[in-house]
Amino acid sequence: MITPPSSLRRSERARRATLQAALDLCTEKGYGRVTIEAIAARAGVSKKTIYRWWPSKGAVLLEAFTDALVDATPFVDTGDIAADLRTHVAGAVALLSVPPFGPAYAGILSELHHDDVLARALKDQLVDPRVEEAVARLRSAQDQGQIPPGANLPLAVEMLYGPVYYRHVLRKPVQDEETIATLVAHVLRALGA
Amino acid sequence: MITPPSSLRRSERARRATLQAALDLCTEKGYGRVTIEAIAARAGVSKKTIYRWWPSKGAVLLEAFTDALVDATPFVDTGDIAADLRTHVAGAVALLSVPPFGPAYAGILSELHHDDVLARALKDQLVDPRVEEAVARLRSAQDQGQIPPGANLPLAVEMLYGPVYYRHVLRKPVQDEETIATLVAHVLRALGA
Amino acid sequence: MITPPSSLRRSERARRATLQAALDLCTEKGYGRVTIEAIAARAGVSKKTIYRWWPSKGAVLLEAFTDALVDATPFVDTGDIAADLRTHVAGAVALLSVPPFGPAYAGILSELHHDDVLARALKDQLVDPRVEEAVARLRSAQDQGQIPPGANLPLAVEMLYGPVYYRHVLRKPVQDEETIATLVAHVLRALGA
Amino acid sequence: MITPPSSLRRSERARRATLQAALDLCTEKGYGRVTIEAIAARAGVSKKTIYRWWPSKGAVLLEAFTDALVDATPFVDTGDIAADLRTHVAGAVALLSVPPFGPAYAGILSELHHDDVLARALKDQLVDPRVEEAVARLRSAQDQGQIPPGANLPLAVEMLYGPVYYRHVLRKPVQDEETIATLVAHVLRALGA
DNA sequence: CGTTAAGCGAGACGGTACGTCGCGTCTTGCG
DNA sequence: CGCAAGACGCGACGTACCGTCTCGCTTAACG
Repeated sequence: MITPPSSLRRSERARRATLQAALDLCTEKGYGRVTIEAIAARAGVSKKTIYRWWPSKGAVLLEAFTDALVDATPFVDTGDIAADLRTHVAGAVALLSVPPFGPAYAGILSELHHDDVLARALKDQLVDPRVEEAVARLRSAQDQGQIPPGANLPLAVEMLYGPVYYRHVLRKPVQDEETIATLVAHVLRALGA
Repeated sequence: MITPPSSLRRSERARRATLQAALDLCTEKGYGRVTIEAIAARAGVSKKTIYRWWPSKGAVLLEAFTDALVDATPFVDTGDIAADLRTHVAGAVALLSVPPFGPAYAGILSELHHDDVLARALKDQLVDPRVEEAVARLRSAQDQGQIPPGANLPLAVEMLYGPVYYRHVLRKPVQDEETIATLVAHVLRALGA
Repeated sequence: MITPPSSLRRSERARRATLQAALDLCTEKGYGRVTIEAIAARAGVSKKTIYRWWPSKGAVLLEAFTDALVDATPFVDTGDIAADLRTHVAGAVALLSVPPFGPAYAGILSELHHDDVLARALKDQLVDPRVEEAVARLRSAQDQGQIPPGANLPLAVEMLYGPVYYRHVLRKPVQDEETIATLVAHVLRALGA
Repeated sequence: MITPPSSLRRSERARRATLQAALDLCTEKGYGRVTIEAIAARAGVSKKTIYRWWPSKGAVLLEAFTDALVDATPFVDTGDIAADLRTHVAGAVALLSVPPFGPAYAGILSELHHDDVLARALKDQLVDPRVEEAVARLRSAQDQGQIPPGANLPLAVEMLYGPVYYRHVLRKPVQDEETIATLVAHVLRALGA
């Protein structure tokens, strides 16, 4: 992902094996103990091949995480903005609750401050698109009169995701359904809904 | 900090030099490139001495960070809950905006998922006390009728801090004063104030 | 050389480019830093093509060296055995004194102990024929009465070439004309001439 | 050897284990298949430790070889120069005939052309001192009238050692006692003895 | 008021992983 | 089908830090 040099005759087998091995090792030993060396050995792939296609282990796991996330938390519009936000946040929370995705994502976040390439990739491939989707869903609710016209929608998204990130990085127990419902209700109320 | 063995004949010089060297290196190279080896060399201290008093580089930087944070963001009660929350969040945001504290804290957070000792220390020494203080301040406002009786105060704290952590770990530009004001207003409105 | 598989549709361009690139690299970086990879890149030839026609980089350079050596040190018979030996040894010494041939030959020698194929090729294509020629020339002198009948001619050849190899392998400065003359005189005297 | 940085608190155990492991591996797999990696593993020593004290595997084996050679081929003076030379050359030849010393020395020689440090070390520690000794023994014979006054003694040494090196690098079978005797006789006759 | 045990600097040590290089094999597509 | 291009599995390279371990030396506490 990030910056595939040519992709012309890349081995799909090697790619799949690498991503799977990375996730498996993340489950077994935790992100911090995953090494490129071990991924290569587990996947039956050479280190050179990994370095050819990914700049770091963070990039490998970001790709694996993204692949898994794509269809795990779709954005739907049932017409009920509160219900849809609950569904969406619950989906993200659920994904972060299970290995290897919770640890993997925490690990990726942990690299951001000393890996500009990874930070850029995360922003472009994961964060920005999803924020965009969330804002779009809120705007749709706004059009339907469920949210006042002048509401600060991006801030609302941060108020929704913020506590999720806060608890995830601080390793606090993940929110239950009821807390999520309360959170969504609070945010909507904060918007003046 | 964390677990000083005896402290009886501990060299204060070595302690100070270590913490300072750690912060300096964090400024110069970023948390990820700080190593115990480099801290020792910079501080003119032996690695053995560092390992005697701290279990990891994260612990060193947590102590340095805590020392610096203690008097940087006091909790005051002027009677105006909105103003007080703005002041408090602005203080935290300001601290996270400048090296070495922003990078240092991000680095510490990045270790939590594979360093239980550090996670515990952070929770006990930094996070819980400060959440406690914030909740206390909100309760005081509640007593004065500025916030409805049944409000979920801990969730409010998460809604305040959440976006700060969210932006910090994702390396988004830190909030300006106006955004902070809006955030505080939204949270208070969410509480029904 | 060594073992060309079929030669039916072999590209002469690729062969020449490979040998020339190998010699050039040998001059520029020294034998030890020549790699098949670099030869291929320099020659604009694929690695596969090199491996198709030569078993190792030593074999490539042996072929290049042999090609160059063929007409560089002819064996003549002027009737004066001392003069002819001087001419011959001086020719070999001169060739070993200049890049890329000196380094190339030293490099080839360095592979012999772990490359049986190359050792065999060197013996069959280079060493044995030349020793044969040298012995023949000595025998001719013997027939003319310049050397006693019972003399150990093969040992004489070794006493001639031995010091040349000795100095070449140990990287001692190559013999000058006078030393060569003395050497030849000593060897002839040793034979009882 | 070569250039020990400080030697202050060097582990003798690590040094011995390294040299022994290097020799053992040389016997088992041949010089070309000995790697620093394998020496370290075999010796129970870290690669760092090897690199701390030796610049290359050639240097390791040179030290091991030198240690072994020191007392294996002493230079004696029985008064009979021919006998002493025979003894001495036979000693060297014998040492080169058995693993790991033959292969080890061939391997060391093979590195000389692309390893200036090693070449220097070999010259200073091994070759020059031994040539010195040989010349000294010849000079002693000269003093006793066994060799004419004007004889070129250093050339004589090369004529003695030359064929040994010649056969060793070309992997020809090592000389037997009779050939050595003939060689010595020839060289002495060449000197005018 | 020594003595003595600690904390200390220095840095060697056995390890693990790094990211790179070159090997020799292979696959693909062009001429 | 030979060839260029170059991805691949493999394995060694030499380096960086890890956390542990002596070493002597200072230095403060207590006998």
